[in-house]
Amino acid sequence: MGITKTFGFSFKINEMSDILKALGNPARLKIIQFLMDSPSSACGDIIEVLPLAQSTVSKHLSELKRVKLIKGKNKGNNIYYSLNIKTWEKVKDFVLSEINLPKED
Amino acid sequence: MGITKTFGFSFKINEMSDILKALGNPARLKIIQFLMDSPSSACGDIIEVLPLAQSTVSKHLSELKRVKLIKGKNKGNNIYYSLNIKTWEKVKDFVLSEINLPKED
DNA sequence: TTTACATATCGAAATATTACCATATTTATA
DNA sequence: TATAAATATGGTAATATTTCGATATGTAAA
Repeated sequence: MGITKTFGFSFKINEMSDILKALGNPARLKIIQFLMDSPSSACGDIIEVLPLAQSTVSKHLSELKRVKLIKGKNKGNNIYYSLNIKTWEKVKDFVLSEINLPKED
Repeated sequence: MGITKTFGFSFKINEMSDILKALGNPARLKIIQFLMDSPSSACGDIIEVLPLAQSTVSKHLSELKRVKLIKGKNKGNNIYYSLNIKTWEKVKDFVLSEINLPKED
């Protein structure tokens, strides 16, 4: 079908998997990594470091914005993107909260 | 196209995004969460907690196995799945390593 | 207000993903 | 070996994703 079932899962699971899905793409993950190193980068600078067409990058930025992993701010002729700390913290908390790691066998 | 470009991205980015993509699905994320709480669970028990057909769950388990987030061990008539700590640590390290968080503006 | 530049959106093609049912395979036990 | 139970695989339909080129939109400066 191609459609992901969300019924029957908790809000938290659905929300977090949506964010992780956004991170689960080389281009989008590289954008995130780039913004970690170069906070508040112009859209054009992001496009430059990716091996993709401008329109493709734009869509990836939209997707990251949709899940609130990044936010854009207009400044002159450009849009400067930066991470949305809150959402990144949410990811970090989720990954860290799962501490009941089973013993290796 | 539907095809994700991997050429032009580092191995680490491609590897990590592959893992995160696997996590980016409610069913698969719930499986991971379930295995955190109930380490080493029989496949049947996992199927029980998901609102999906057995064959669908089986495919999700395969995907998680493919990216080495889980591993299965035959025991009698069942297969017991557990987390692959190494891979989970890799995810944790990745998320935590990105510490150069930009200031909120 | 035109021009130039930066970014977003549209439209379309190729491929990927998710889901299900039906069936196959595997493994242990009778 | 036959049976039953557990899990995996094949086939297929519906939908989603990724990508690109072309074009639209927005924004600042001339």
